[in-house]
Amino acid sequence: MSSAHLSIGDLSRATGTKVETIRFYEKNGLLPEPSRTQGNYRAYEPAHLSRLSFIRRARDLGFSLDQVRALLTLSDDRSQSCAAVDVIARAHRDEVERKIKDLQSLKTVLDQVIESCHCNIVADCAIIESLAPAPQGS
Amino acid sequence: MSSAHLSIGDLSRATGTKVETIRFYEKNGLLPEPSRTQGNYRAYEPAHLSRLSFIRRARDLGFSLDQVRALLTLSDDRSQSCAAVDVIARAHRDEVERKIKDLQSLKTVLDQVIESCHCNIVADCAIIESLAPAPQGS
DNA sequence: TATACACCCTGTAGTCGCTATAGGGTCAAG
DNA sequence: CTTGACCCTATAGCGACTACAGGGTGTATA
Repeated sequence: MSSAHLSIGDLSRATGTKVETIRFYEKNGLLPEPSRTQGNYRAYEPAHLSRLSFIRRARDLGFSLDQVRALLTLSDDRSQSCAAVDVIARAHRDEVERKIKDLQSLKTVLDQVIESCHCNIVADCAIIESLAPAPQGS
Repeated sequence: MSSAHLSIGDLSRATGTKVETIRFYEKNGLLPEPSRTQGNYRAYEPAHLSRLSFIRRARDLGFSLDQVRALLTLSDDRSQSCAAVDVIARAHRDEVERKIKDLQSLKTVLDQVIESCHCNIVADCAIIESLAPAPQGS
């Protein structure tokens, strides 16, 4: 009987997670429902804190909630092969890599567009012009 | 002359925008309401097509709908100073730049995490371990 | 004892930018 | 006269929260 229970506010402060977000994780099956006090307050065990920290760390690394759920399930079954973990991590890294490339080519275009503007009024603005389609008015 | 009306499907095909998205833009004030046919079909002018193209191009460049709205308003008042356009474009570019940097440092961490895994079972998995930080007292 | 205040509860709706349905109406061709 | 493509409105869903509204609980102080 460990009696050092934590309130939702304690978890919030300990992990930098908003209280509403913690309840959201519970409702969405990432964090198991804790026991309750007489006044119906959530009373967490240290294990909950560990799990929430895990979730936050994975979220910080950009894993989706679905991916976090999968990682949690895998980490719960510690005898399982590590390969599935690797697959999730690599898929996520590839996704991040793709996003970086996309944003880099986007930035190149934005740089060009911004660079091209030497005008004073919107009528001559190269930025606006680059957004407007060539007037193929027939 | 300009009485060749376009259906919503025409606009959709011409710009690669889903029909629902076009209606969404109308409901959200980006695309003005067109006139209607006797059968209550939307009947667009070429000006609508230009405006939708503008929206799509700006969206492709990652501008938010709020930013697109602002750009459209500016481009409508062609005597205005170009400075406001520049501000929006630069703000967006800065945002993109920031996202690239964030993702790059994220990828560095992911690379390290993935690299560190040489194990077979989850119990020893460095990826999982790196997500579950040592429980900090406080 | 009262009461002020921080904290907690549930439930619902809002954010962004669409996308996907449900349940119909319109219109031209065969 | 029916098929089928197209169109209409209205509503709900996505992800990952965030922000209320409208209450209850717990404790320190006047």
